[in-house]
Amino acid sequence: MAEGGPGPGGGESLLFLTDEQLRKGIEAMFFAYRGFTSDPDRILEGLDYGRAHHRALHFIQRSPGTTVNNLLSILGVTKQSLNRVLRTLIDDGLVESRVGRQDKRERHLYLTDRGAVLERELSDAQRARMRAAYRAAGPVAVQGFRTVLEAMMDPDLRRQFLREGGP
Amino acid sequence: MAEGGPGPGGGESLLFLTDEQLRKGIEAMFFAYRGFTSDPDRILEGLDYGRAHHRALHFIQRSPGTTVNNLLSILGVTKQSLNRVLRTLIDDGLVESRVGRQDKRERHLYLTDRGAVLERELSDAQRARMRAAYRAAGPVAVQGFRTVLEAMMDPDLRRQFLREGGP
DNA sequence: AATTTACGTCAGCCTTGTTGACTTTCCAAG
DNA sequence: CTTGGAAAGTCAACAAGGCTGACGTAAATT
Repeated sequence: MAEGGPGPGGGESLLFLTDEQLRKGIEAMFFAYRGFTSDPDRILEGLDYGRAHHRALHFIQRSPGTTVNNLLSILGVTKQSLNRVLRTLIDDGLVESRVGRQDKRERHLYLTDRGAVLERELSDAQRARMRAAYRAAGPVAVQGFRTVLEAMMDPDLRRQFLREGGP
Repeated sequence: MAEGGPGPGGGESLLFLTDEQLRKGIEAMFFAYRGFTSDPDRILEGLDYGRAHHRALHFIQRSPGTTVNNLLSILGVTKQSLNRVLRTLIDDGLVESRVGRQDKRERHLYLTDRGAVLERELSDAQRARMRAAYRAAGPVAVQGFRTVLEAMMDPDLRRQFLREGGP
């Protein structure tokens, strides 16, 4: 199966699955994730915020007006955990929480101007690294990168991930 | 999108670098890392150990006899943080710490039989997901995956990563 | 002999995750 | 209209796993 299209001859393609190859993949994932988070972390370090705040800002920016419950399932944390982060962002005037118009139980979340500024700064740093890596690796590698990452997600998340921004 | 082909004409290859493409890559990284850690986390959850213990076991398994300082620089944490983890593993008889023969200040770390058993269980779970993703994506994608991950690491780590288990 | 290195440890702090319990608000079904 | 339950918020307590700072010891290096 998955006899990967342009792949090499025949059985050789299975050599990718030695424990040693897999171990290197695992370690690459570990080290790369560190690089991936390091730039935003450095920026946050001065302020009173952490990685959790960055994540909240990111996903509110991505879909303005999202509800708390939405955010909860995307981030995969408890509402108490998210709430603590969200409260500081709201108190500090980076996020605005509007009561729902149809369903007034819901709170819709938006970035304020100041929130958008911080989010930009953080994501600019993260994108810069991503862009450099993409450029260095080339389009074909990027396609493979995305394909493997998607195959590594939990199925429910993958479905959601592929649905939005789809074809 | 997904300009796919091995070598698209000229300027098209830059279309990969839109903010939207980069954002999707960033989110893919976030979601995939969650999947990547979820299986070992689930196993650890019952025991008294966490992700930090898994990391220590992994790197001791990878290079038996490694010193504490070595481990420190690979994991990128403080010695106090590592020590807390290492102490429990040693006390519980999963890791053995031997005084260095040449340099008696150093401690060389080894997995005990029991330690090796747990490490196996954890890495089997993680490898299983990795293997499934690799199989689903195919050899070409795997190559690209590795290339982009390596380009995303901090330069020092990348050098070290590429040196060992090299060509 | 003095200094540096490697390691261990105590103490205290922070972030970010967890459970559990309780309240308020509000929609919707009976 | 009443009530059941979902969505949200809040309080409290706790744990993992980071961090800094300070101190001690043994061994190697200068």
